[in-house]
Amino acid sequence: MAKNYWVMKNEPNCYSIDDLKKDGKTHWDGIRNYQARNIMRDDMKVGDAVIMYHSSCSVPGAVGLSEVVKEGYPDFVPKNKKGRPKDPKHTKENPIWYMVDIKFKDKFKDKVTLDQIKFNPRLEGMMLRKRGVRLSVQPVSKKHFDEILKMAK
DNA sequence: GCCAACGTTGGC
DNA sequence: GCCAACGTTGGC
Repeated sequence: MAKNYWVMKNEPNCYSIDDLKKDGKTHWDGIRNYQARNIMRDDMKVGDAVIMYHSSCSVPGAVGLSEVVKEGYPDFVPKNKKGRPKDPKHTKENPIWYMVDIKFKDKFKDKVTLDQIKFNPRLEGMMLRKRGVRLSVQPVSKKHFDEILKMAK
């Protein structure tokens, strides 16, 4: 039983819900934002439910569900997808960046688009609706989580 | 591809 | 510790 609910954003041409479905499970590496790091390191627990969200594509929106299967641990994936330069301050002795493992749960038959999310008054206050929010791992309330699931049907 | 909004960096 | 400059994100 999940205790916490999250939204994880990424770019589908980088790693889409279909990739996750194919792989079954993955480590969410390459996050280089302190707030997102803190969430992954401190707050995400095994069994937490995650809404997968696609951004920077023709129709942004929530596309599926996953579940946390491993809690935060240092991100030492040799090179991340975008091939960013290594952070020299990120060492084995003092890791800065963390990741979690998630497993595929479900792919929505119909994507819940950002338009729908913005239009639904019951999703008032959801972070995805706010302008300029760049946090790639976001907390979401159970109420909003359930509402998204309802919309996905 | 543009650009607004945000996070990070670095000079002072 | 302020804040301008810079880089990145993400909707359009």
